[in-house]
Amino acid sequence: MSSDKAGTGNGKPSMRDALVTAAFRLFLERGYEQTTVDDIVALAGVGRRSFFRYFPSKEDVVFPDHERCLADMTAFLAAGTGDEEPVRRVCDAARLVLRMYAENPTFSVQRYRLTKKVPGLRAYELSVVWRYERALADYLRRRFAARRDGTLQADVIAAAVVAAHNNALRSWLRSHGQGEASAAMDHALAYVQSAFGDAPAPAAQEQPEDVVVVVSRRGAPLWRVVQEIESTLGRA
Amino acid sequence: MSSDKAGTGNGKPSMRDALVTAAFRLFLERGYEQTTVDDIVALAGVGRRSFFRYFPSKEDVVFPDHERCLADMTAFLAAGTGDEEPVRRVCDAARLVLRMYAENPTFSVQRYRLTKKVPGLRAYELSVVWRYERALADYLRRRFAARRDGTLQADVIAAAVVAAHNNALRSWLRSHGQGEASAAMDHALAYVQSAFGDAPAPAAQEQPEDVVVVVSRRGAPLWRVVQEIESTLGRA
DNA sequence: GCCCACGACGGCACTGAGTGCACTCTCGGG
DNA sequence: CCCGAGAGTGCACTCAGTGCCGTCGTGGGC
Repeated sequence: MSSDKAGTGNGKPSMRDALVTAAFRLFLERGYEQTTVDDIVALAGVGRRSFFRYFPSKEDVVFPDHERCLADMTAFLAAGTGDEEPVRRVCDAARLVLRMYAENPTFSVQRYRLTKKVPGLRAYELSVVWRYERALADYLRRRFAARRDGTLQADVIAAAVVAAHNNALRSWLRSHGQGEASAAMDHALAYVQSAFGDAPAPAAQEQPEDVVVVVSRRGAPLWRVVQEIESTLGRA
Repeated sequence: MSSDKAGTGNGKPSMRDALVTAAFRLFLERGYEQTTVDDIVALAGVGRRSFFRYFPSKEDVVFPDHERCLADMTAFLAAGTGDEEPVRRVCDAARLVLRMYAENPTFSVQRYRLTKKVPGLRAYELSVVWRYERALADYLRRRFAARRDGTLQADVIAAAVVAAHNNALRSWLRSHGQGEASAAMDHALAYVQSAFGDAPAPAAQEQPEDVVVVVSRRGAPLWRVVQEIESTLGRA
């Protein structure tokens, strides 16, 4: 437990963290809905009004660092030079979220159990995830401005990236945060990249002869091809 | 205005519809957050307690028919014989939602304006849409049970279908519900079908020989392989 | 050293959503 | 004529969230 993250970047022990700690202790031992804001502030030893100074709602205390993570993501997307491969870029942006979860595995797992059980928290998490998806989609819309169905492709790809990310993240959270999450994440995001295949080419200085491909029928779906490749390469 | 839909299927003038009508009149003329439940029940001429008999929350009155539509969708998905093409099936299921919106264009447009302006309603709509997405994903998970990354593919495809659907639906709603919505919907869903192309055209059960892959060097990075495949297939 | 402004914190009272309970009214059946 | 059930209502209560104001500590200007 304990988020060890200074709320605004300075080095205060910060009452904000005390509220998060108190809240999670109560949420875990008696449930989210059975815990009132008065209980939290009583345990933290602060005034009730101060709670709402730091968290606009009771739900927000469950996601204390998503606001900063969303800012990081938008900054990351805005920092690009503009000639990166767009799909790869949003996949890398999604990895930022995984990294935030991986920084505090036990905290992330506890929160996962909470959101899984409480419908109100699930609904709130959706609105959080939706903002990430919008950030990705807005970036792709800018990059795809010249394409024919640019906004459609942007929305669909952003949704696919988020879904793949969530799939890998949840399976990692279900396994109590054990093991390396990034491997499954790479696998999941590779599926999306292959489906919407914007040539995943970075700064490549490898010779083209290292790969020889023969495809017998051009009508085959791309995911089938990738599946075949992966089994040929001996991957899971 | 007026939802003309009998709440439970029988022919009552039903107090439920009166509440929806009264609520939307007030929402449109003075805003959602400026309207209290007491205002609604006063206009409808019923007791306050009766409102919560029909709608578990104030937000629910904005989406009076989604519960039934979700039931229709799950029934549609369960009604299949099991040999339909899965991606096409979920696309058809998504079209059911569009049909519900198209049945009451003016009502749908009014609701769209509301949800666009009020953050609380946007968040609630997300949880509604999420349930559709889960229904589609669960169906695909069953159909993809034998595949290697079945649940991953199911989640990603479901998200992509919902995103494409929402993209087409929103552009139709933005244009005041004019024109034929199904054409844009077909176009959007065709994009998803082509990306995850489970046989876009016929009901062909693919033989494994449709893909033959030869890789000359096993150390090659996956993106190089995909790049080669794409150029071989003649894609962008 | 003194004072004042400012910002963080706390207390209080209020609105409004949502709930549990008990009551009435109506209707259909024995 | 009575009775039981279900729909609707009124009432009182909890709790999230807000506006307002008072308090306290701190730091800077004089």
